[in-house]
Amino acid sequence: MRLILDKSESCFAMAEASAHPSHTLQSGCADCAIRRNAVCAHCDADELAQLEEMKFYRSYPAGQTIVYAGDALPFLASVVRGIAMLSHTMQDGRRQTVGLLQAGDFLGRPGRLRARYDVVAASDVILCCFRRQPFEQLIARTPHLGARLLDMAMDELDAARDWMLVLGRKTAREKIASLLVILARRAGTPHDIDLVLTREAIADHLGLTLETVSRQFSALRHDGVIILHGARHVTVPDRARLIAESGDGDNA
Amino acid sequence: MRLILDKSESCFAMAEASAHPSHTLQSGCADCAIRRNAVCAHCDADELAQLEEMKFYRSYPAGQTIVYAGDALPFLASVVRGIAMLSHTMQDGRRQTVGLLQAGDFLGRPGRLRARYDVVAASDVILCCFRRQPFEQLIARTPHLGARLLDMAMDELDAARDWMLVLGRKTAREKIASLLVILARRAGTPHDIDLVLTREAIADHLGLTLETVSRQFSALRHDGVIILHGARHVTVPDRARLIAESGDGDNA
DNA sequence: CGAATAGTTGAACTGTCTCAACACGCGTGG
DNA sequence: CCACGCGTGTTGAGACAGTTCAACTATTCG
Repeated sequence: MRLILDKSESCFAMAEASAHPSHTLQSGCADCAIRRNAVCAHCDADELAQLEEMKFYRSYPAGQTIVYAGDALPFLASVVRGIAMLSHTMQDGRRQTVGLLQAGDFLGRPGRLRARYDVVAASDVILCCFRRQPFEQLIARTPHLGARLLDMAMDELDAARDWMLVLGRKTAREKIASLLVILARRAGTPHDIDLVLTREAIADHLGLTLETVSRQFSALRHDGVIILHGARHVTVPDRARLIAESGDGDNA
Repeated sequence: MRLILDKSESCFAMAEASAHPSHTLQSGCADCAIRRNAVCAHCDADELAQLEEMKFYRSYPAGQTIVYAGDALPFLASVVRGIAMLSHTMQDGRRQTVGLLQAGDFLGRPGRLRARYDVVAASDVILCCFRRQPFEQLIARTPHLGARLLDMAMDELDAARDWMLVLGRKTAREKIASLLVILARRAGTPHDIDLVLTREAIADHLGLTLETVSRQFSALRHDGVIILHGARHVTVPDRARLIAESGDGDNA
């Protein structure tokens, strides 16, 4: 099992990262960039004030494990910036990433204290964390917060089920194309994708080996479906072509 | 694409099945066998009375499609008996089953009128259906119902993510063993499994071909991990052995 | 500049798929 | 009753997508 090493500045404790709130983020919930996608999207001023009371920021450098499966996750959180990966690891080291959390996505499950999956920062990650107890109490007395969580959970469920088709039935080339389509959609930049993920992380998400991932990137580049600038920046000349390569002809 | 034929008695309309409530089920919510697992688990007598008002039963013979992806699903429902499969189908016919709904499981998403997946009755299925509008209104004014739905959705999400490991990283043999472990757990009979699913349905759920499924059943039988009585009834002499074969050493 | 991490490419190997033949169980109709 | 057809399941042989092992290149960072 590989050792995960910090690659950036100060902190190098394993699960407890630096707790200093990130510079630009001091401003508060009212003008938070991710709010429209996050749990707190529909909260009114009063509710936001309550959230301010119970929240704190944490940041994790790329590569760091935020929490290991089975360990206590002492907070619930929204991803403010970066990508966090949820993954299963089998005893023999086989690993499957089961979710990519991006800006606005919710981490943790109310009522469950321990993490069910490893959570790893794929890039530098900033979390907006809520202390468990007050947050769960707020949910209990604020029905629309529960409704928002339900909606987000069901979106995640749909995404997970869509991904099952990718894992179970698509070829390596289709898998890569599918991932690119999804990342482009989430990023909102249809023709320019900043991968962030390493070849290995992509492989773990797609149920492939990193060598196969690399070969398929080369093949897609060779066929003119994508243009690579370095290993992690992709340009998509023809979005429809990429979608066709992903196997689902109708994927707005 | 294969034609799906009714194999049982009266009804043979495609999506609109017989609407006569099933004989034994007339009795009402109070002594409903699946209630402790269903959405309505924590409802009080008054709420159950409201549910009675908006509910009706439907039954579907094995093999029948309950609703096609993209079509309107005019109700939300609990599975009362049987197994319903949620599945994706690609244009070229590749299919992936993304969920097995069993007794107590919830079908449909509040607020979404159209089915996102094909829903097919794997066995004879009985649904307890709720009319959309009144049910969604009940959720809106009954917070604990929403909480129950959230809890069920998150359980489904965990199950879907667990299944992603099966699809992405496990061998054919491990996949079969994993399915048997899960079915045994759900059925509550650790040593006796009634498969219900055909080899093809199993293949679609595991991301394999039906031939590979058949071969792996034969291999597991040959190695003494399972005993087959006919094609769809399995005896498990040693539960721990089966779990070991499934790849996850610790799977209570 | 040198070491370490990340990515690419090649060649042989292998698990699963594909195509094909055959066996079994069951209901229908001669 | 048996013959037949049909859906379902099993088994075999060859093909192939993706893995494995290995060498090499590119990039980043001290």
